[in-house]
Amino acid sequence: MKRITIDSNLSLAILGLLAQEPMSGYGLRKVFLTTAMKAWSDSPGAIYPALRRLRKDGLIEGTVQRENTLRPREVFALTRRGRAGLVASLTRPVTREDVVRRTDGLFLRFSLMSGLVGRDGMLAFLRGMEGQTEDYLKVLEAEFRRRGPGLPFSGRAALERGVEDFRATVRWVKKTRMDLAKLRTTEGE
Amino acid sequence: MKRITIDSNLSLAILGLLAQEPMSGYGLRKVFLTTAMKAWSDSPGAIYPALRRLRKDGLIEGTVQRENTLRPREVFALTRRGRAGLVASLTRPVTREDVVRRTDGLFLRFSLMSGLVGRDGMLAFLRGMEGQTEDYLKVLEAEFRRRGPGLPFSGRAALERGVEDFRATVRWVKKTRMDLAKLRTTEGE
DNA sequence: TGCAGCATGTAACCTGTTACATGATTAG
DNA sequence: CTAATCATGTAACAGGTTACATGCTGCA
Repeated sequence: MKRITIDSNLSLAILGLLAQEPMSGYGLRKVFLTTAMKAWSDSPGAIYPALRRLRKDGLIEGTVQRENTLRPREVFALTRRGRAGLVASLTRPVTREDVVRRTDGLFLRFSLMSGLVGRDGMLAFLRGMEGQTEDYLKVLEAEFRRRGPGLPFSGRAALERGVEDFRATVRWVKKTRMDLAKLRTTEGE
Repeated sequence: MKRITIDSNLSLAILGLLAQEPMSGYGLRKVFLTTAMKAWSDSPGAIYPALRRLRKDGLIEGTVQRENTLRPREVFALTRRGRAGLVASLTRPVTREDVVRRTDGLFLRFSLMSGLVGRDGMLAFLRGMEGQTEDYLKVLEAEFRRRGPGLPFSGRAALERGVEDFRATVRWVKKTRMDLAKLRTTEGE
């Protein structure tokens, strides 16, 4: 059986939500629409195809509610394989690319960890995230020192915000690691 | 002539860079690869098709350097239409959707403004951004107060970071507006 | 002469967007 | 009964990723 990794943030978010509670496609849409996960697509043209893909890969299975009607209602839940794939995707080592181009993917991954990944796994993830972010921050800061003074106003201001954003991420990671270390081992798992 | 608006961040970034200085496709790749614009794609499979689209729409034109060879080198520059379209795309009103789903697009837009958009245009943009961000921040904060306490550790921590991020954006906008107001009118235009 | 880096591109594929379509259920 | 909302979907399209292919140029 080949290794499973979930490619897109949307699929990851769907799997993560279904891990917490089985839901229909419409239920997922409502979550994306009404909660803080608004950053992800609530469009049926994204969700239903994604669900079909996940089912095809054996990561989820649906039980049809209202059989024999023309408009069945289908509730999806993770399979064992789906849970394993989700956990594997969440705990994958944090790369430079993750930090530079998929920052929100990183926060999404962490947000889904409780209940699926133990405290050690979360700490390892945060350590990786901290290291990669600090490395990249150094690069950005060096660039800001070198090229910043020559940049026009708006470019410099935007770059400054970018640098500050990575600094804030580092602060968040450090704080979250501390909070997590203080937690009783079982809590949040 | 129909109104031009640039759809994707990559196209916007390309137009913005070409507005500063004509460049070849490879030149653009190098910028994406070696500067703070690493968040955008440096892959030829994205850049060259985008350049062809922009040329097809009459927004840029290329002058071939090494004619008669099998491997010509082409330097692209904005057309008048391209500059107009770029300015229109940069100064488009800031929407809620921009804030929630296209935050980096907003910073990209602002970063490209100097030299193309006057101080009043920049201030209008920042005012719009501030209003929309504050509105959404209120929504997020309310959600955090309501649902935060019940969330598992990692979900709560990630949501907290999200809220803090929008707060930081508001602070940045306020500061940048002040800095901009202090600037001599001509500077940074 | 050969290799590294400059420079341009294509093809297959995947995912998401927009817009449309349609049936089922429930509150007034 | 009817309108709103629940609920599921499709089709056309746009855009990006990955992997591959190829020629040119300067230098050791």
